[in-house]
Amino acid sequence: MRTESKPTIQDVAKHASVSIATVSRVINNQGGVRAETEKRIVHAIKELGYVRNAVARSMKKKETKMIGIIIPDINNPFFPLVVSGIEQQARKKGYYTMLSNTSESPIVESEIINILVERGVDGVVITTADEYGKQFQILQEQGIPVVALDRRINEYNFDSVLIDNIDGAYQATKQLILQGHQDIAIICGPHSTTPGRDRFAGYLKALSDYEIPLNDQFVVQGSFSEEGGYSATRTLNELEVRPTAIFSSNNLMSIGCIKALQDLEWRLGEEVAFIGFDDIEIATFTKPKLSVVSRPMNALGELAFQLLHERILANEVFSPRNYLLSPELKIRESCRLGNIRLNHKRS
Amino acid sequence: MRTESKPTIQDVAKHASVSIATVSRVINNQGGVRAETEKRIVHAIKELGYVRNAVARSMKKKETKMIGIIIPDINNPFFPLVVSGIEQQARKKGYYTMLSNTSESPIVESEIINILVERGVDGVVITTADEYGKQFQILQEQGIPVVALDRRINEYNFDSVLIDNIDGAYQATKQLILQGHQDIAIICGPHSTTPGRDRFAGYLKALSDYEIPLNDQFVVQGSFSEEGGYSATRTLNELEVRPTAIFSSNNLMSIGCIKALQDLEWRLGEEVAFIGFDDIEIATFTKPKLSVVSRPMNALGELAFQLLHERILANEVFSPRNYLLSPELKIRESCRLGNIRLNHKRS
DNA sequence: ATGAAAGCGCTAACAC
DNA sequence: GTGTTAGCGCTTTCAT
Repeated sequence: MRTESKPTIQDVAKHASVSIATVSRVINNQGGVRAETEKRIVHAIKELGYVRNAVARSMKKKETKMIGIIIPDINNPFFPLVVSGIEQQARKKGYYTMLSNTSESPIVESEIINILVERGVDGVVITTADEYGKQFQILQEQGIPVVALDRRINEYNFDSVLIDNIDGAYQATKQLILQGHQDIAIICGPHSTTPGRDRFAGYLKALSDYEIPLNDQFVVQGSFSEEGGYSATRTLNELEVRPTAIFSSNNLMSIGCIKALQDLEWRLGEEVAFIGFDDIEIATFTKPKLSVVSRPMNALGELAFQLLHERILANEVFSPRNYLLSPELKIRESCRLGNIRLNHKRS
Repeated sequence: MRTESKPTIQDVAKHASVSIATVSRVINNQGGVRAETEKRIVHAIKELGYVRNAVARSMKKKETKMIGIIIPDINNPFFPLVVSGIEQQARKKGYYTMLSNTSESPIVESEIINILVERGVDGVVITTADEYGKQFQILQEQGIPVVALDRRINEYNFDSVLIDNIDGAYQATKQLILQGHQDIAIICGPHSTTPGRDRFAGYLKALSDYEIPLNDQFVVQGSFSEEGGYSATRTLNELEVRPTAIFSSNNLMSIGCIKALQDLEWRLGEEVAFIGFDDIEIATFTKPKLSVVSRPMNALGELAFQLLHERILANEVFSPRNYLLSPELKIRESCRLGNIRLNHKRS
C-alpha cells in the first residue's frame, strides 16, 4: 500500500538543514529554539507531511499515555455510561483510553490483558469477567496500576471502586416489605460474581430484619441477561403460590422479567410489584413505571480514573484504596401497593 | 512505582546463556531452535516474568496489528452493536481493536485520529462526527486504510458501508400512507448529516410517489437526541391540525418522541400512529408496540472489518468499494390504522 | 542451530 | 541555540 515510507525526524532535519535534536525540540515544544529556525522546521514538517511516531517515542520514554479499559459487555448500557466517565477524566489529564470488550469471556479477557501489557499501557481499569482468575498476575508483576471497577478482584491488592450492592438490594427489598409484601421473590444473578452474591445477601438481610421467613421457591437463578430474567420469571409464575413482588438483580434481567410478565399476562402493578437493580430506559415506558435501584455510573468512572491516575504518578507503592459507592432507590410506581392482592397467608 | 525495570530479551538471553536472536526465535515461534535450547529459554522467560515489548516490536516491524474504531456516541446502543460485529471479525484475524468515542465532537475526533496515526494503527473504521472535515487528510497522506461506517466521508475515496437511509425512510412513510394516513409528520435529524438528509429525502419521495402534498408544518427538526425528539413532538402537538402519524428519524429521537406523547397525553395508536428509524429496546414495551426500521448492525460491523482487512493486506491501491445495506421494516403495532381518526381534509 | 550486529525513530544528556 | 551521540528493545540478515 504505502509506497514511499513515511517521513521521519531525520527527513525533516535534512529538509530544514538542522539536526534532529532541534527538530525534536520543536515537536515537543521545549523552547530554546530561535524563532526563525522553528519556522523553517515547522514548514518542513508541513511540507513533508511528517507525523511524530508515537511508537518510537514510547519506546524511548517508557510511557504511553494510554490507559486500557476492559469491560465485560459493551451492549449492557451500564458500561458505556461508566466508560464515558472514565474517558472524560482521562482526556482532561492527557491520557488516551483504549476500550476493550470481553463479552464476559475470561479467555478473551486474559488475551486482552496480555496485549495491553505488551503494548505498555500506563494503567488499566477493569470490570473483570473472572474475579478469581490468574490473568491479573502479569499486571501485578509488571507493576502496572489497576483499578477494579464494579466487580471485585480477589487475591490482588488493587484499588477498587464498587457499588454497595448489599445495601442497594436491602433498600429495595425493604421498600417492598414496607408496602406490605411478604411474598417477595428475587431473581438472582450468578453466585460466582460479587454483585450476584451481594444482592442476594441484601435481600436476605432485609427479610431477616423484618422477620419474614425465606421461601426457597422465591429464590430463582439466572445469568445476567435478558434470557436469564425471562426464564426466571416463568419459573416464578408456575408456582402454586406466586410471589406478590419481584426484585430483579440486574438491568438486563429486569427487561427479561418485564417481557415475561407481559407474555404471561401476569399484570405488573396489579398482581405483582417490582423493583429492579439498575435504572433502565424502559422503566418510564411501562405502566406502571418501574422503581429501580440506580447506580452512579458517571461517578464510578470518574473516581476509577482518578485513583488510577494517582497511582500512575506515584513513585512508591501504597496500600489499596477501596471505595464503596451507594446506589439510590428511585421509587416510581411499580413497587406501590396499588391494588395488588397480597397473599395473606401469615397476616 | 516500578522499582527494578522490566526484563528484556537481553536478560532472558543472558539467563539462558544464548543470544538474543535465539530468544527472539522462540518468542515468535519461528522454529529452527534445538528443543533443549528452547526449553532453557522458555524456563528463563517464566522465571524472569518476561513479557515481549510490543512497542519495540512494532517499531521494528512497522505494523501494529491494531485497528482503531471511532464512534460518535457510545451511549447510543446502535454503536455497541456495530462494534461487536467489528471486534468479532478482527479478533478472528488476529487484530486488536481500539475503540474511541468522540461524543459527536469534531475536535475530539480530530485528536483521536492523530493519536491513532501516531500510534501507527494498521487501519481505522470510523463513523465520523464531521463528514466534511479535514481531519482525514492525515490518514490519506499516511496511506492508512479507512472504512467509513454508517456516515459518508466526503471528498475522500475511502471504502464505505452505509445503510440505505432513503429506502428505509421511504418504506416507513409508504407504510403509513398505505394505512390511510395523509398527515404524516417527520422528525428530522440535522441536515448536516447524511442520515439526516437521506431520511428526509426518503420521506419526501414517498409523499411524492403517492401524490401527497408536503406540509411544511409537519417537518420538524432536531438533533439526534432524546431532547431533539421530545421538543419536536411538542411542536407538532401545538399545531392547529395535528398530524395523524409521525415518522421519527433516529432511535434516540424516538424515545424522546414517545416520552413527549405520554407527557402530552397524545395517545399513541389512538390519536397518532408512529414509525421510528432504528429498533429500540422500548419498542416492545409500549402499547401499542412500536413499528420500526431496523438496521443490520452486526452485518455492518463485520463487513466494515472485512473491507478494511482486505485493504491492509493489499499492496496496491484500488478503487473504493461502497456498500449500501438495506434496512428492514419491522411492522408491529404502532403504524396500524387502529381506531385513529384521520384528518379527512382532502379525502 | 546459533550468534553478531545493524538498524527502526525517537529523546535527552552532553558538548559546543 | 544547536549538534552529536548513545541507547530504548526488538527483528532480521548474514555469518559461522
